[in-house]
Amino acid sequence: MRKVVSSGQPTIKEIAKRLNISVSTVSRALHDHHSIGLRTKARVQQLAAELGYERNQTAIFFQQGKTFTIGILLPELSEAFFSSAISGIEDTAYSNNYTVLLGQSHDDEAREKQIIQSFKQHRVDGCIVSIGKNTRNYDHFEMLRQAKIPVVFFDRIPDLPNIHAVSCNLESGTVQAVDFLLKKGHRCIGMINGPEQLVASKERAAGYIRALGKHRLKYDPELIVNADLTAAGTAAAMQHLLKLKRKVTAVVTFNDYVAMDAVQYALKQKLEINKDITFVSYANTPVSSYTAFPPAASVEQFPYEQGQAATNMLLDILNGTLALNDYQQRIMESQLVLHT
Amino acid sequence: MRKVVSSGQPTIKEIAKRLNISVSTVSRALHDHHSIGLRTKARVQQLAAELGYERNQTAIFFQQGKTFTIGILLPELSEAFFSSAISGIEDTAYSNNYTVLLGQSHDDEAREKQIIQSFKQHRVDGCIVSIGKNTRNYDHFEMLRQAKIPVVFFDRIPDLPNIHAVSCNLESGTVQAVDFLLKKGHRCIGMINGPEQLVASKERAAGYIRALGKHRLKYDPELIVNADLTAAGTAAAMQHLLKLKRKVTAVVTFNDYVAMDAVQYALKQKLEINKDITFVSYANTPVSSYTAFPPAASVEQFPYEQGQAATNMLLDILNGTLALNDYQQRIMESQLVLHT
DNA sequence: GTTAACCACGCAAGCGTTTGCGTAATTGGC
DNA sequence: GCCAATTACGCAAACGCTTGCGTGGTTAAC
Repeated sequence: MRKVVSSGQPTIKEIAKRLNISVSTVSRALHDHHSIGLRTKARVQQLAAELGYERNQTAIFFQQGKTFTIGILLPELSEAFFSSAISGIEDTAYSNNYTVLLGQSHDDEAREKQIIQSFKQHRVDGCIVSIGKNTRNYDHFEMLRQAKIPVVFFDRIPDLPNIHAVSCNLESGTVQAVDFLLKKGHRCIGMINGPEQLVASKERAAGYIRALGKHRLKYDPELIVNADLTAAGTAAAMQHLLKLKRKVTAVVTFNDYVAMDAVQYALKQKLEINKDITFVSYANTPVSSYTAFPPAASVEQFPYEQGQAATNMLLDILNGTLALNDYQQRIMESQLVLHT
Repeated sequence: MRKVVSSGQPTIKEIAKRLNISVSTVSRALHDHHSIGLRTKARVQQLAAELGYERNQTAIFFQQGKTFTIGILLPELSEAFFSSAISGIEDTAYSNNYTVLLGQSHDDEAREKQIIQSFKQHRVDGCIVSIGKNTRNYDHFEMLRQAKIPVVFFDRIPDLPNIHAVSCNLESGTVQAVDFLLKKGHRCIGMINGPEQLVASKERAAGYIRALGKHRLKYDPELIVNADLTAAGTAAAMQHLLKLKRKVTAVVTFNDYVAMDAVQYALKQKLEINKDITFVSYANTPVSSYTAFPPAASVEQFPYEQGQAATNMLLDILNGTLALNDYQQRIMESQLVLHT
């Protein structure tokens, strides 16, 4: 047999040999099993300490068919919103003795599929995922379902039946945002929304429409424009809004980055921020308060807490507290925060 | 024997039984081994596809004593600098078929030690770590060294001999920064530095002193103050600098967050930014350009590229291209970027 | 004194995969 | 037609650990 490179790490076999007892006794002694004599336990535990013994987790993972690992797949790790979420996920996973495998899709569907594949091969116990902007096909998640690997979707959740999900109630947050603008006297409010297929976009639009309804105002579809979240797309959207006959005096933007791009565009058009035009956004950067022209208000989405909630839901499934097919959608409340 | 919950995943044993051949043949067929007949190969591969066979990585990890996993330990996942770095690390790990285990220390030494322990138990092939602000004891890294688990330190590197490390040449960047201020006519330049024991702090101080030396100016130790990077600490540091007899007209701050805190303090003292006082900082947030009072210039540290470089160095060690005891310090050039 | 209970430990299987070696059967060279 | 090389596969061990079951030996109960 090929002599595998021994990492030098002592094994229970080693301990057993040195103490002239069987490996099973060593194993049980280390687990404080009741059927092992106190003397033996002590001897084993002392020798283990001396040798610096450490259980080989890979062996246990393999033997138990469980890895105490969760895969987390996000579109972009460097975005503030997601990195806060990761922080929340890692914190609660850590305190439950789980570790975190990481992958970023860069909004690329093929890469998303590959990472899910890799997670599956790594036999993760479960996944937390926020899908990419361009993902249209959900076969990879169907695979996970068949493999009985639980998935909790989070923030960017796909439009699928029977899923576990944690997200923010953007509809109500949007209602608050539009309410705020209406109360400040704005009557022609534009919205730069995200890609149409995202639930997040649908919710924003729904909130917008509901807020108008509450105030018995009629809704003009021209005022909501779906953009692609790039600077160019935002500029195009702004151009569209500013060309309309009714003068747009306020804009709700999909997120802070879009807001900042929109502000740039408005400034180029010689518009005065907060006078000619007011912006309200959805918070996803911690430094927006330091920004030159911050949005007048923004809808806080609590990414850290969302990450915690998603992880807790996943852990509940893994513990058996929550049944795998008891699909839950945890919807957290968003909150409008004024900056002026 | 206890019947382990079969995940329903097909194994090579399954395939072997169905085809009436041995598992070794199946294994070799799936690896395209030359000693397997074409017909057999085809039959195996087809059945594997039909059954949706997927190798059990945990078994392979265990058997090979290698996990194709690297642990990455950072102080704070939600900080822009680190999340960019993660992005770089994940990208290059991914394209080399490695996956990433994540941990954040929150600058807590005990937690840092626990995470390293967990990484070790998970039998990661190597680690990339940026140490916490408060870490004084390096026993956990000594453990890794003894276990022959390679570690590449990155950005916040400990003051230890014989380590692999990737960092930015903050000294030269600082020279550029101070040069820039001197050329703009500033003669009394303060520096809000980080905790003394950090190499990053020492480099900044050294650069500051070297720049003054280049211009034949004498160095006043009062002008460099070590702070703890909190808002309160920064305020105290600013207070100290502004109380000095010689009027400080420019300040080099440890990072953008410190800069923003310092700006806040200066504003409270009714100072006019970029007139009464000018700030230069070290870039670690992508949105500093949107900030109301951005630093006049900042030293870019290229976190994404640093992450890539650290990962590449680690992979070189794992591949055997670079010897484990051939300690390398890769120092990347920082670059002063003007914002005005 | 017999039975039952319990204590302390060993045996061995099994998790899924890889791989060195052994061994038939086939082929080719002369 | 004989030996060697090649082809095509099987055997079994090994990775480290857990755990159901078996087995002596001691103690307690009636």
